[in-house]
Amino acid sequence: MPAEPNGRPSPSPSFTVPESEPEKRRAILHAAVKVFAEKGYHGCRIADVAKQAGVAYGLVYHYFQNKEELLESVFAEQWTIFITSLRAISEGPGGAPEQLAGVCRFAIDVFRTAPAAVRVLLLEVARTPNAFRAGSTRQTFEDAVAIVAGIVRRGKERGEVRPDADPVVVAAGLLGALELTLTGMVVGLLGGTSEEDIERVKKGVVDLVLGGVAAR
Amino acid sequence: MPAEPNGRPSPSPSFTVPESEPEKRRAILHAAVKVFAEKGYHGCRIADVAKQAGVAYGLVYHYFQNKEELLESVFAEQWTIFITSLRAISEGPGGAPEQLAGVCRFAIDVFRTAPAAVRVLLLEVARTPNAFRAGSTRQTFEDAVAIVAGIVRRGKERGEVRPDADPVVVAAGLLGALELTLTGMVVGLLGGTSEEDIERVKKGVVDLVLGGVAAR
Amino acid sequence: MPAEPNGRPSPSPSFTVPESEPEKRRAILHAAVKVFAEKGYHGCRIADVAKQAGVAYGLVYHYFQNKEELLESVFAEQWTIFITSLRAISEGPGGAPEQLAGVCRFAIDVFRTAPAAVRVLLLEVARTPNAFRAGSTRQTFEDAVAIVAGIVRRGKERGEVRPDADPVVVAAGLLGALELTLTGMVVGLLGGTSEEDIERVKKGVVDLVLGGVAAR
Amino acid sequence: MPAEPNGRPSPSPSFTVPESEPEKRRAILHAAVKVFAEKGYHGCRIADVAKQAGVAYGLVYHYFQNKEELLESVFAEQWTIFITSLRAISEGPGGAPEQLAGVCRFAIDVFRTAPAAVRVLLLEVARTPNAFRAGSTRQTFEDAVAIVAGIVRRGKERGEVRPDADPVVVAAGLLGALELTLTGMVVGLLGGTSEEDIERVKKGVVDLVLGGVAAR
DNA sequence: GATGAATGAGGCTTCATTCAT
DNA sequence: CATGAATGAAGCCTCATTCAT
Repeated sequence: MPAEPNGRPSPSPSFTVPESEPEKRRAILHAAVKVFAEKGYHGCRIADVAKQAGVAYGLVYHYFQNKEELLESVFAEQWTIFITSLRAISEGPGGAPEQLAGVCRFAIDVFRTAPAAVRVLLLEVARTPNAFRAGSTRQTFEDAVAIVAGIVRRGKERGEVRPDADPVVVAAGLLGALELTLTGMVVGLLGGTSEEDIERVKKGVVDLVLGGVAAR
Repeated sequence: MPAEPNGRPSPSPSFTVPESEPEKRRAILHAAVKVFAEKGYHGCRIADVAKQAGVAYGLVYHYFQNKEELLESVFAEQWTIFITSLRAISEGPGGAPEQLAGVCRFAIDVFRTAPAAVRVLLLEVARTPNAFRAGSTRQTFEDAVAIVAGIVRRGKERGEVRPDADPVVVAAGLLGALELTLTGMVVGLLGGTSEEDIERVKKGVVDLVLGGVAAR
Repeated sequence: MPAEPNGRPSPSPSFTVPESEPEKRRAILHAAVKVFAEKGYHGCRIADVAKQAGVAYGLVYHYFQNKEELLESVFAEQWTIFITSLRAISEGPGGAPEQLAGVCRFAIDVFRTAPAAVRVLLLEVARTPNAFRAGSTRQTFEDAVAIVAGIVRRGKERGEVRPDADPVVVAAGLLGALELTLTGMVVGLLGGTSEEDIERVKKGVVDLVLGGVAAR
Repeated sequence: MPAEPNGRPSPSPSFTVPESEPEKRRAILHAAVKVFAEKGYHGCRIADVAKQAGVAYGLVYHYFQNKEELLESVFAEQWTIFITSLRAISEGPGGAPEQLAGVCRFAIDVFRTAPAAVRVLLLEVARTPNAFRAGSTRQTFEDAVAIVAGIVRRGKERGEVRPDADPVVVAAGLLGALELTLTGMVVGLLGGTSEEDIERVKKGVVDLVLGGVAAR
């Protein structure tokens, strides 16, 4: 978990965030997620973030070196949460089928809870051309693939997964299927975002990944 | 192949030159594919495209209204080729399993042939935030999903596909799996781009989509 | 003389500047001299220069990489003129005393003709902290010293100059004396800028350098 | 005149600590000298000064109205020392030749001792464009010229100096020669800063000012 | 058709200064 | 006295777009 060691002194009021970090820094980060999700990296202006966060323009630069670092932070944080949960699933109970289904369910549930955050991850991460695939972004993307691949590998060892499946390819495929499916929902291609629709999509993806499309 | 790709009102007065498209216009389009692929839409400047095409600055604006239209044209062209082929597959011989496998093979083969073009589609299409998903881009994306969904639907009718599969979800999932897999290759996550690697990935995706991961 | 090889095509109308250079580029350079002289490097904004030159903001960046390059160009040009004249004097007729006197007269005359340009050289060149003393600025400054030092050296060889005089020190001293004297005039410390005042100062500097202050 | 350098209204209530000046105020002043010397007035940020002084950001503003006042204070202090010494020389023993030589020696010795401080004076004082030549800076500069001019004037009365020498012009010339010579040393144009080099330069300047370059 | 000079709004970033603690 | 978070005006630079030739 983050717990950045910048020794920022807890300003006291809230204790919602343990390793307390300046309230306004958090506000900026939150605002960035939202604005970013709405307008994308290039469409989002620092001014928008500041306004959304209710802070002065310059304060953004007090906490972040520049626009890129701000957005890297957003990514890092979002992915960190996602990765942490993936890891929890992979280390939790159940066989590969259950865990993979869990991954799908989790991803889609997150989307239901915080669509903006998901949108950020989906629309920008790992697709941004070379320049941005720099630091943490790339790393965390690989982490996600690695974790899922791990689930598959162990499934093979236990005979739960087809022996000829390539773990990494399956992992990438699974995440890709999830992603485009979610994108489809974001975009409105797969129906709305009603409970029912979401449930239907969730089932569809899980079935696809586990059982494939072929009739038995 | 695209009999008459995008309905440009042939600006030339006579019919003497049938498929007449100014040589330089084509050069610009080609250049745009390359530059977009390398730097992304926002990262590339009109000047870059012009230079790459070996053409004067202003000429780009002679042939295209503005940057966005240029982008749209690039997409339209690329997608047109892709969509046309998808359609050919879907209208061709074979049942759903064969056709879906064909889609996967085709997509990956295209990538082997013209990685730059694929990269453009992958990195920009359908991920560009709302504002840009304007015209044809969105449309062609939906077309692709629709065609694949059609394959699935007909497969269900013939009993080749599990009756509870949701065609659209499956289609989105398939394309997503393809996409992230390709991205993984672009990025170097799934090994290099040797014949062997590509073959392995191709098989992996086809198996995943058709049979799922679960051991029978 | 400059004659930059950017192959700029002579725009035709005037033929005042042989190795013709875009009229507006020149306008910008002129404007920069003026604004620069008035406000100094840091006080001068690109917007001021553009306005003064009667061109659009962006055009400045069409001709110059950035602010620093613009001002380097101003320096280079001014110094080039100055250096060229110094060299002419040093290669011209007369002994060291006459030539040194010539240098003083020339410098002060230039000031009378183009005080703004002189002000630029005086107030900024060679005094600007490390960062700026970069490229040409530093070089041309050294050139000036070298040329004057050359005059002194040859004077020694011909016995016109005290045999124990250190050419470089004398050169630096001479230019320094000139400079602060001119600064004094710029600033108003040495009286106004009437013909008479200038004549008086000119004589004073020449006498100081040639004969020193000591009564014979 | 500067009996009490810069009229700071001693903020401390009692007289118990005579020349009481807060330790940190002094630290800031010292730091400012160094930072100004390194980066120049415009190139240095208040933050730099604070950091160099090992003091909190805002404290600078506790002791000085603003950046300009800080600069003025630095100058005032440095010049005060310089002016005081000049005055001591001018009021001390010896004729004009000895005193002028003394001025040169003193200036160069100071440089040897505290090059940073000298650099500040050289690179900023009296060259800052009109806007800044405001308060004390300008004044002290004029003071220096006046004192040296005084030495020359009295020399003329005693017949030690050529009767046609203009005191103010000579003074400006002398200081200018000194200045550019020192700059040359700072910049590395006149050799290094070894004892020997300094000695050579010192002699060169004294000879130039007293005897001129012409062979007798 | 073709060229590239010219335009100018928009956005990022810096940094002096203020203020609450 | 000290601290450093907060503010926001100011300026540099980019780059899509226009236009005269």
